[in-house]
Amino acid sequence: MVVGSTIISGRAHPSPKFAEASDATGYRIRCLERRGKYLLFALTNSVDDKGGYSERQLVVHLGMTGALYVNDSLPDDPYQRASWTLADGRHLWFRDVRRFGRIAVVPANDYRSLPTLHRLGPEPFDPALDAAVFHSSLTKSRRRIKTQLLSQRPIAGIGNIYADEALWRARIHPGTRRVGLERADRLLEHLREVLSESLQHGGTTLRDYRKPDGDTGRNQKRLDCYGRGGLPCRRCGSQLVVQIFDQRTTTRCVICQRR
DNA sequence: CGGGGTTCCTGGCCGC
DNA sequence: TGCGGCCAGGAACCCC
Repeated sequence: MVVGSTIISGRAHPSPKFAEASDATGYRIRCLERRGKYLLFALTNSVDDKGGYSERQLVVHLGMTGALYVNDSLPDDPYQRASWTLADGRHLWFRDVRRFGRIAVVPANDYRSLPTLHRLGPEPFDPALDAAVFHSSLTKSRRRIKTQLLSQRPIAGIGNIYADEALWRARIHPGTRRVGLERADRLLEHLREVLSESLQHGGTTLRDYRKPDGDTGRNQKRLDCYGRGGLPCRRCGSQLVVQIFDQRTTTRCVICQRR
């Protein structure tokens, strides 16, 4: 647990994706929360003796292969992209083989430098998110339904796997550009189902993802659609096809998910 | 501003 | 066995 600790120094890989990590130096970690795929460390810093202080946020996106660790001594690891030394001597560090992750230090709640976080949609289990809200959000754009899901705007946290799974369950063609209220309702329901089932099974490990205890998830064995291109649809038996939509690999059933 | 396309990065896998 | 080539994936970024 690093909440309450003060960062006394920071080092980062020179890539602009990580270089801001050292801007957290001198700040105390006040709390840690998650929004969508972003980890947000609230930071405070006493700047004068009259009680003045400044607030920032350390934002970490793990990307595909990223992970955070806390250790008593800093390991020598070629994939270490950033590290922060804490006042109690421990080290928080970020390992990311493929460098798809991202680190930013921003003024508190000012996400203008991170457009996706800036315009991030509601959390999937937010009770205020109902079919009407979801539908009206989807209606604001004419992009393909799958592209909209991946944009993080209608709902926070949906990636390629869960988008394919939920669209398959809801029997919606990923290239659909307009959905009615009824289909939006169905999609929302299936998105929530797909996410909660995956969480129940420890998440989806394709290659790198690990739970905090180091174990892999088990949800990858339960996928119905993603990664099953060429195999028979579990519902109707016809072949699942792989197609690229907006540069993203997409698997769908030709029969169940017609336009 | 919205939408579409490009780019980053590297281990693993495929085929020769 | 070795090696070149290709692929995957999230979001910033660039351009119209």
